[in-house]
Formats: sequence, C-alpha cells, structure tokens
Amino acid sequence: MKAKKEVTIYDLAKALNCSASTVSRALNNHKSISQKTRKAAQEMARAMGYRPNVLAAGLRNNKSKTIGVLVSRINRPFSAALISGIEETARKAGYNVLISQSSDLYENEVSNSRALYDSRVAGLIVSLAMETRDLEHFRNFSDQGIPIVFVDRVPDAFDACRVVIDNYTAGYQATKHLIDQGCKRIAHFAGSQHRNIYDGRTRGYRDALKDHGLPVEEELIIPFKTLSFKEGRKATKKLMRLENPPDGIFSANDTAAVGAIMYAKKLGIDVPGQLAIIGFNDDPIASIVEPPLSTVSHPAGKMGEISALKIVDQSESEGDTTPPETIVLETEIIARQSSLREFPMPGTPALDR
Amino acid sequence: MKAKKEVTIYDLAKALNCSASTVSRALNNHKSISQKTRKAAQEMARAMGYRPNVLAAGLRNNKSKTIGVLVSRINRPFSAALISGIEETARKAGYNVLISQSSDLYENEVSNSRALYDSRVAGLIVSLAMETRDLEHFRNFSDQGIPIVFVDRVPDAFDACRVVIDNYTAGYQATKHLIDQGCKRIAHFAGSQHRNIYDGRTRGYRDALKDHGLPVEEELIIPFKTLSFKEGRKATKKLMRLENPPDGIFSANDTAAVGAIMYAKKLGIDVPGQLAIIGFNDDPIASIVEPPLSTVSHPAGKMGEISALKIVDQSESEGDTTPPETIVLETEIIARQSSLREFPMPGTPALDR
DNA sequence: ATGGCTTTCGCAATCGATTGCATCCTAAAA
DNA sequence: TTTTAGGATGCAATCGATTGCGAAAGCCAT
Repeated sequence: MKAKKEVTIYDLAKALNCSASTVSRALNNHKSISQKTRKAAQEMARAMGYRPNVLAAGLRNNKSKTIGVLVSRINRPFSAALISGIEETARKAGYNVLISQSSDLYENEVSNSRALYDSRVAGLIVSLAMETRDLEHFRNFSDQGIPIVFVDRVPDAFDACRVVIDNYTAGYQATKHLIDQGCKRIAHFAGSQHRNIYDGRTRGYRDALKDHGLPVEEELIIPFKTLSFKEGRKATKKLMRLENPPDGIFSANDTAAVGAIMYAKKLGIDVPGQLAIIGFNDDPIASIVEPPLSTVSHPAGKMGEISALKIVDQSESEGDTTPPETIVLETEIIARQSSLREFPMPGTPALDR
Repeated sequence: MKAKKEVTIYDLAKALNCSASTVSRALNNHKSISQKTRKAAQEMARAMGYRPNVLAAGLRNNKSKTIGVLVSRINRPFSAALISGIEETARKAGYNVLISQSSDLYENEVSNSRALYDSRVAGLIVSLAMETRDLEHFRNFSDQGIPIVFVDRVPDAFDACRVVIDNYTAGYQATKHLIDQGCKRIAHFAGSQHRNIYDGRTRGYRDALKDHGLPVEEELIIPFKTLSFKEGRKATKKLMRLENPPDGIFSANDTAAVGAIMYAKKLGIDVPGQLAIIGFNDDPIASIVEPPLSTVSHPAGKMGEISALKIVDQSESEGDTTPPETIVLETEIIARQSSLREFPMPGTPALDR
C-alpha cells in the first residue's frame, strides 16, 4: 500500500510552468492553444506518465466514457458474441463497457437500466427482456440526450437506433427452404409473439406457406415459453402424435430444434427423411448435433460492433440530431443435413468439411 | 433534451433544513448522526428521488463501486458463465461490472488492465491470457491496495486470492476413468504448459498412468496451441496413424475432444469401443455430440460468484489484511457414452435421458 | 448555575478536470 | 505611433460527495 500519487494536470502545469486550464486544453487539442504548447504538454504528459482521472472528467461533464450494455443473459452464445463485438469496438474507441443482464425479467431490466443511468454511461445498448412491454425506464436516457441503440430484440415504437436482422425474411426463407426440400406440412416452434424477433419469424413462416400454396394450420404452430431443449422435445412429442404429423419443423431457435432432433432420433424418426428440421442462430451445437442442424446464421458480433460504433458516433457528435436509424443486417440460411433431402443418404453420419 | 436536474444532497439538505454533510452522513448511516435525522434524510431522499452521483463519490474516494473483469475471450462458454456469475453477484451487492477481453494476447491484457485501473475499479477479477508470463501490470493494483482475484487461469506466484479447480486431480480422475474403462494406451491433448490449468491436467494424466502401471509415452502427448476443433482433428489423424494407435484420449478441453470424435467417426473408428474419449469443461456441445462426450464439469458460474464476493468483501473491509486465500472448487466427472464401454452397445445412438 | 461530557451537526477543504470569461501580448492595420 | 483584432493563456467557479476538525447543544452532577 505505497499509494503512489497519480500525476494530475496540476503536476503537469507546474512542470510546464503554465496553468492547469492550459494543460487541459492542450491535451484535448483545444483550438485556442498554440501548437507548440500542445506538443509540449502532450510530451510532458507522456514523460510523467499522466493518466486522466476519468471520474473527475465524468463528474464535470456528467458523462463517462463508458457504454452500458443490457442483455437478457450473458451466458448465451448470441449474447456473448454480441458483447464481445461491443467490447472490441468500444475499447478501440477508448470506451469501457459496463454489462448487466436482466435474466429476461422486466423488473431487472428496469433496475439495471437505472443503475447504468446512474453510472452516467455515454450510451446504452439494449436487447430487450422477453417480458418487457413498457419502455418508460428508457425515458431517462432520451430525456438526457443519452443515445440508446436497441439490438436484435427491439421495440416497435421508440425514438432510437435499431440494429436488427430481417426476421420476417429470415423466417420466410427458412420455411421456403423446407418447402424446397419437399415438405408439405411444416410445423413451427414459435417464441413469444410480443418480441419482434419471434413475431417476425412467425409471420415469415406463415407467408411462406401461403405463397407456396400450403395451408397454415394452427395446430402446427406451437407457442414456446423459453425455446429450451425440453420444450423442444415436448413439442415434438406432441406433434408426432398428431393424426397427421408434420414432415418439417422450423424452430425459432437452435436449442429447441436440437431438442426436436434428439426426440425424433429417440423415436426412430428419420431426420431429414421423415422430418426435416431447421433452426435459428447457428449456435455451436447446431453444427455438432447429429445430423447437423440447418439454421439461419445471425451476425451477432457484427451487430455488437455496429451498435458500439453508433453509440460512439452519437456520443461524440453531441449536437447533431441524427435521426434514429434502423440498420438491418443480412442473415444466411445454412443448409446442413437436418433439412437436406437430396444429396446425403439419410442416416449417413455427418462430416464437417 | 429537457435535461431535468438530478437531486443532490444539497437539495436534500435544503429540504431538511440541515447541511449537506449531515445528509451525506445520514445516508451512509454514519454513527455520529442521530437515528431521527437519519430516518428523516433517508425518507426525504426516497421522496425526492435522490440518486447518489457515483462519479462524485468515486472521485472523492478515488474508487468506484465497480468490479473490473479481464478474461481471454467473452465469447466462450466458460467465460460467459463466469461473467454471468460475477455480474449477478456484483449487482446484488450494488456493484457494476466492467468487462474486457484480452483475446489471449499479453499486450491486450496489459492495456486492458491499465484501462480498468484508470477507471478506479474497486477490484479486479482476472483469468490470464494464454500468453501471459509477466505480471508487472497487476502491480498497480496491489500497490494501491486494490484487491485482485485470479480465476481459473491463475499465476503461481502473486500475492492475491485465487479461485480455481483442482486441475491435477481432475486430470488424474479423467485419466483414471479411461483406465477404468479398460484403456491401455491413452493419448492426451495438452494445452499450453505455461498455464496452470493445462499443466495441472497434464500432470494428473501422467501420474494416473504411472499409478496404474501404464507407461507414459511422449508420442501420445500432443501439444496444442488453441485446443480447437481443427487441431483436435489433426491430432487424432496423427495419432491414429501411429503404428500403435491409442485406445483412449483425454483432451484438455471439449472443443478439441469433439474434433476427435468427429474425425474418428469419419474414419469409422468406434467410439468408445476402439477409442474412448473424455474432454474437459462440459460445454453445451459435449452433451450434443454423438456419442455424447464424457467430460469434467467446471463450476464456472460459481467461480464467478465467489470471485465477486471476494472482491466485495475485501473492498468493504478495507483495513483488514486478509491473507490471500486460494479457494478450490469441486469438479465432477460426467461419464457419457464417448467413454463408457460397459452398458451401452457400441454404436447405439445416444439418447438423453 | 457552572463544569464536564457526550451527542449531533456544520464549515470548509478536497478529489481532478473542464470551461466561460477576462486578460495579456503581439502583430497588423490605420 | 496608436489602435485593434485576435491568438494564447490564466482565473476561478463548477461538478457532487466526503470528512477532519471544531463548535454548539443537551444532559447530568455537584
């Protein structure tokens, strides 16, 4: 506990024989400071090992160089990739990243957003909790001009940037993919329809069926609560007991889809021969399960990067009222054996190339 | 941009007709303030919606209620679970969590630790980068009395808390498990021996062989750089081409082990019949791959919780010089089909219970 | 009523960076 | 030479919470 003193701008001022204000301005490249002085100050700062006190600056500016992140759960491949992208980009821009998870509970989302607000974050990146309907807790931020970027699970009506994928089209294409493989009765594992992502995927599914002359049968659309393995298995069990069971499943995530594969295999149902399956997200398990799961890939890392950039941009431009933009990223259908009926002999073990 | 003013202790003081110092002390339950005054101040604070300015307090105390986390990569099941555990616990204790990832590069670890230091974190939780040898960059923290907790990938010599598993015993047991299944020539996928976790696992492997009268053959110990799928496949290829190929593999992580399973299946090698495999970590892919991968489970979330608690405790007790403690958590061998030779008929598809 | 204590509280400085306004100086314009 | 426009810099206040020190007030006993 030697508690070495940190170097402050006052120390630099003394060393440079000028005032602290000059040092401050010099280090910030303020225009009213001469080139010579700037250079001198910056060199002295380096020489003396000066490090700005972010708390002091934050107090004064009522804003810290920190990006707040609010996700449902960190411990999920999508979130982890998202956060990783955010962190990487933020750090390059000189920002720190403060994280919090709502565990998909509205209540936690409210209190966490408040905690981040209290930390004077420069901006907030949010992926909504499953439960969230009301958005009042984000008003603080907009009232104070703190930029918010919603990612992936976004609200329909809120004046802020959005970084999303086109869930409708992705759902449409995933369903169409199954249709192309010859499926006639395609079931759907649907997530909470309150959340844009699941709603979009489901709408895409319905329209794809309609556009290809297939009936939309409500008994084939299974509402899920958490899209877990277990739910996936249970739903598959229910579906396969129908008088007229489906020959394809489009699941709104990979986890439930893998549950379906597992259960189908247990029943001796041939995947994809009798039942073609496609998931969503391209989680690591998708390429490992047997047969490998077809899925829709989701550019999670890139979404994080873009969100962070948006925050940094808005935070540094301050005045300019950028109209809230919605950025839509591309998804990609990854066709693996769980849905491909043409080439691979059903039952052949999967090889990854 | 209405920029509503935040309530400060000065506002409270005015409303209570007392001084700001009294308010400050009242809110912090300082003993020199009467119960009545405390209650009044706390009620008024609630009534007026007062929220302490953490930056101001941080500036004054030269310390913020924030825990810094430094991992190699966020986007990995173990790290994500660890961070999740940290976040949950930290938040309950009123702390925020600042994250950063080194991407396993020493250089990044140094600059990130510096950034966290500059943020005046109350404590630091670190899992070392693969590369790291030198620990000078953590001296700042210990010099300032800022608690550090090393997790999982820890250094051998540094005066700080450690939260780890017993890698030696885990490696020993994993190897013994294979021996118990009748394996006579067990190969090992070894991680960088500079890192305690891999070194421990490898030592456990060696000793288990010795203790059970099996020779330790260096050609069966494959040094890995990243323990990736691809490396796992490549190593398996090499091993199976040996004159006398192994009948078991203990991999230092699940990813490489899954690579081995994939490759073995491609070659038509029976797992576990001809080649029993066990991994490490119990990643989600382990229970999905076919056959399901035996592994050593790692209490990542719990490690995060404990680390966060350690930081909070040390940070709040301030004076007490707690001797740096090493906490060792239990691991568990999860025996799945990739290594179980008794009950399941080789080749039977996996069923999850 | 006075002395001696304890309890309760306020003053003012402090943490370090930022910034509006004032000031000083130099060089160009009159 | 005098005036003046700016360029370069300093002064001092500010952000909000904390805390050492001292002072006022309350209480009991003598």
